[in-house]
Amino acid sequence: MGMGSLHPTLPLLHHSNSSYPSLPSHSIKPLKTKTPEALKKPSSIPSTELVLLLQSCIETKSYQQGKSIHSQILKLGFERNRDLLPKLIKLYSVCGRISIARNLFDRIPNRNLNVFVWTSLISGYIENGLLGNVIGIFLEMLELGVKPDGFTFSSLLKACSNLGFPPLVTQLHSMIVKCGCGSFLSVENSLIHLYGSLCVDVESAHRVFDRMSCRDVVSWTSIIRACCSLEKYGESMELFSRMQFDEDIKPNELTVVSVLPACGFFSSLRRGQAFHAYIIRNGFSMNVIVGASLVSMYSHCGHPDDAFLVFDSLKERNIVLWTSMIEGYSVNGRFDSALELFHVMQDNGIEPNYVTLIVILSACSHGGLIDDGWEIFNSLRDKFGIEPRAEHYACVVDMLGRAGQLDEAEKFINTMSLKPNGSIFGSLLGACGVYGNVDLGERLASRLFELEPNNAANYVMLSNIYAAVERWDDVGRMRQLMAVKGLSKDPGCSWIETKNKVYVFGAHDRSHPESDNIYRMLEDLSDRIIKAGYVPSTKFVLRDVEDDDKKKLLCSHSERLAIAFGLMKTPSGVPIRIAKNIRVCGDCHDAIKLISKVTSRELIIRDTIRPLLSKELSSRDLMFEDSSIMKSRISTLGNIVQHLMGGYISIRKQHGHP
DNA sequence: CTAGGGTTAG
Repeated sequence: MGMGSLHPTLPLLHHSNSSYPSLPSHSIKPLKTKTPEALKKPSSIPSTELVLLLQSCIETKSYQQGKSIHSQILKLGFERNRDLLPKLIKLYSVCGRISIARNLFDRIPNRNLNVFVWTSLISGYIENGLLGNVIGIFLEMLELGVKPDGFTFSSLLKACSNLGFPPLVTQLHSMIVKCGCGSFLSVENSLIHLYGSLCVDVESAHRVFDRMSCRDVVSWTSIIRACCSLEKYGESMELFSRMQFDEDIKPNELTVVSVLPACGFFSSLRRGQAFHAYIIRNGFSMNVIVGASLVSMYSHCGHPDDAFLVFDSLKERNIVLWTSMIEGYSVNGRFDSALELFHVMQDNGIEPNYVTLIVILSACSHGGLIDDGWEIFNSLRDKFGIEPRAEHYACVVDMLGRAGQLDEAEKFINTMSLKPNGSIFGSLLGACGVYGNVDLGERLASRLFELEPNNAANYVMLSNIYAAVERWDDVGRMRQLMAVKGLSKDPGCSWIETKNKVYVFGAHDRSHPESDNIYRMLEDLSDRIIKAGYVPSTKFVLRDVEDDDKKKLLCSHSERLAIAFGLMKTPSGVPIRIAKNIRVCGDCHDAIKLISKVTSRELIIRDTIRPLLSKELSSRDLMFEDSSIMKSRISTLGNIVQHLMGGYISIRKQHGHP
């Protein structure tokens, strides 16, 4: 009974000579892999080493070696062995020979008794990208009365994420519960992941997470990711610390990558740097994935040069990394650098993907590089082989809108080959506000109200257009319409990070203990910028109040409170960095430029349209397990005057120096 | 036989 015919490069067998299934266990030489279960089932013991051999073939995807082991198995008469069969199925699957795997499976007698082989087959089909067969096999299995176990559901859920069909997740979930597999760790982890990423349903993800009796680092990473992808950044920060304080689980590389977008969103350089340090201290590999998330974090914190240092230090650069860096330049107002890098990337033999093209078109749009934008858009198909998507069209519409070419933009929408979606109309509606085009605005809005009847932003934008031309009756009508529909817009707020704390201000916020000083500072600034030529542009007030009151309202937009606070709390010469959840209004834009001038301070305002919910801004201390780096706190959001729509006017997105 | 990763217009 030799193993001589096996491939010579295979590890030498720790060979048990007792290949007779019926031999009593005491006559069998001890095996490294022996377990109490194995002793109870003597018939499985001689095959144990074959299982190990097969496993090594599976790991190295060695088809020829695997095949010779298979023939040994046949010679030894083990072809019905319950441990070997699934491994053989797996072997042929990973080697891309799914039909052999299927054949093997079909010849299994009584396969309805063995859920293991069914799961192997299912994961084999998934491995080979044959997702269409998976559900069919699963149904066949159920019909035969085979009861799926946790492993089966793990595999099926993996297929879900590739199939991209959200209802399947809910259906499987109920079946999982019925089958009693609801407490299987990898099933729960998959459900969190799928509810978060595929179903965009953070509540369901949380429900699964909260009910778990035992969570591991994957569970925490999954829920942190779910929160980030659904823009609940404050929550993901909080979860990150809870993971360590409540359950003493150490974050790994993927956990850190998952929480970095939150640092970027809060524009919290300190946190981002702390995570960067954590990555280095723990010796996590600096690969393209970690690199791209760091590049993105530094860029969103307003530090494109640090982003470039990370980018530059990486030897391997894939399309995502290049795209992150291009976007990094773009959001920081370095449009020429973005365009340059876009070309350098291609010179390096990397072809842009559709995301890269969204990013570069957006750069052209924000940078007013209309000729470049058109050139790129017109060569999407021929030069880059990219079928234009709605996002690409939206960038062009945005580009024309920002440049004031509203009629061209409308013409473009009417002639595009894709059915325009809400964001395409929405982008142009914003531009109508900037350029005071009520007619086009109304036309676009009416189509938008049909498409997205519950999107508050659309009502707000139309209302802003009316306000800009002082049609207060219409403004009131819009507000009423929103009230009837029960819609409200997220309140605007700005925040500044100093001395390890994040201070958040709402518009006209007086909740800060030093509020009086802040408002005194604002008055002083007002006087100084008026002397420097500032004329308040009251059309951004968007409410029908007396002119004097309008000026006051403008002065206390949240970003100005944050700037005043920053001027009070930081030494002169230190740049002040503010982030805002919604866009900076045109008047504040003018004022901020002058504040920068009269105070000789560099002011860096990062605005965004991403929504930020006020309740997210309460977070406990964020500390690392060695707690050497930081103790920071996000303070709670102060009172916000909800009905003021300050800051929702669409202006050119300002990054970098205002 | 099992789970989690980076870039995305308004």
